[in-house]
Amino acid sequence: MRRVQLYDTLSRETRLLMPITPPKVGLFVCGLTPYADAHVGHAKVAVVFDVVARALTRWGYRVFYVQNVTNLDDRLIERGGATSTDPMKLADQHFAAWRSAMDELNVRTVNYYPHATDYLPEIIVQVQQLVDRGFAYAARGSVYYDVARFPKYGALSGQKVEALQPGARVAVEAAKRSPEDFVLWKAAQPGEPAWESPWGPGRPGWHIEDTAITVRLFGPRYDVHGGGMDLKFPHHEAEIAQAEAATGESPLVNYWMHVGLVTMKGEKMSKSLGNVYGLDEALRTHGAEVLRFYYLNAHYRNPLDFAPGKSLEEAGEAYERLAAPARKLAGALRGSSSGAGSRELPAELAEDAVVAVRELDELLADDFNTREAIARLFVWSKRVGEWLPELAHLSPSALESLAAPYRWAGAMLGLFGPTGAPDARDEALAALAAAAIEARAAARTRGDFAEADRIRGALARAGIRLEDHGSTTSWQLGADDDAG
RNA sequence: GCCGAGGUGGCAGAAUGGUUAAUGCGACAGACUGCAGAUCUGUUUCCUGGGGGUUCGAUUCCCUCCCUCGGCUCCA
Repeated sequence: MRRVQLYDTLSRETRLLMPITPPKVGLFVCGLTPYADAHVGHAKVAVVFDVVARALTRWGYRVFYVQNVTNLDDRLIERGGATSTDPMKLADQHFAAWRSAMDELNVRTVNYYPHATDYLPEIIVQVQQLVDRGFAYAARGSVYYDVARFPKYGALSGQKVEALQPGARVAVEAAKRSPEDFVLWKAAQPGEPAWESPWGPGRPGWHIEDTAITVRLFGPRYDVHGGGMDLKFPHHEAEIAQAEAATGESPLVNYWMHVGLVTMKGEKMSKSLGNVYGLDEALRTHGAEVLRFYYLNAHYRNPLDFAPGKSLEEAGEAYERLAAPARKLAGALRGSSSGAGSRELPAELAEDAVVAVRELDELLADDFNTREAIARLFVWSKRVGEWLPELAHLSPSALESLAAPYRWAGAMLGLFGPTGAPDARDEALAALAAAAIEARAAARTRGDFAEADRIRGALARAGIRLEDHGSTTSWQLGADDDAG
């Protein structure tokens, strides 16, 4: 297992990752409340932790990655009421859309998406534990957490309870003893989905599902908890208070990872502000890889300002500088089995490929510095660029060396498309392309440029784009697709 | 008010107590090319919010001020 440094919000320092039971790593990330279409802010968190899970797995850890789904809350009830839809059905619909967006984004590391309403027994047990231990009180059919009983409340976010401004944004509920108390169990209003409980019919409060789920799946303590910066307070604070009080064990989480928010013109992207850019639209107009690249081209902890019509366009230009050589190498490797060149790289360059991959690993293991890793990939691409004209003459092992950093990025960052082995169709295509390139070269040699351009045009219409490099010609698929 | 995160070139966005502050985008010039594209080379001089302090040396550490954003019980 590689040594990994992680920044932990609670201790405010970067520390070596020491799993509770190596090589296992329990990773819990706060997921969506799927009451509306997801936007590009939500997907950043998903991509960041996808990279975390990919990297840890590749470094020898056994990651159990859980992302919860809050499929019942006030907003869902409100939305459902407005559209005469069952709130949980509404959640299911949006969650299905989220899953398909995740597939498209190449986010496949989440092992389990528990839904809040599937954990009602665990939730009720945990609320009861908190009542029994004196950390919670029932009032008017609801149950509230008594924050005064938990002195550590505020440690994660640095808040002092007495300095909070009650009701700064959300009205204080009358049944609370103190404004900072938060609801564990909400008494049902007429017509709302409700479950029987020792306190009467009701439903879970916002924070309780996470700790009910993690105690069940991971036990009283686990390794890494992630989420957006905006969840630090009160949500994660409440999780600590709930779990540590209910189980009597501490700390709930060893490493808190908080992702910088996506903003627009400096302001947080959120549905309530109305300044959202839809995930669907981003995927449709720029594709999943460009979006992934955009997120990873900055440090995950920093805010990322999104400018519609600009950010993804620029990211697309930059990404192409990496993707193009990666694609050409992949194409050359596909073709190489049917007729390989024999030229080798200078020993120094081949060695540098090994060094580059090692350094990429080191950068990523330093609190997931994807931006710095991408900078190294650009540097590598510059060196690869010098060899592009020679691609057709290079040996398979030389091609593998040049491709190694891109393969690394494929595995770790989820970029550059599939990296599977070539199949029979790839080889047939490569042979056809080679024949066409040969015919065109002959036409060019005898000065018949009309014929040369006819061949190039015909291939382009079939989605095969040719590029001349001095005396050689390379080809690639779908590079100038007109979808965008 | 309190807590937290930020402020780096035309733009995006890293890093570090120490030679020219990464990388990319954009712009400009050149090389290569039948054309196109791609690629390469060079340029883009004065870029670390203001002011103090510590230090031989600060963008980095400390103090202070300013600005922006997030949170203060809906939030990725």
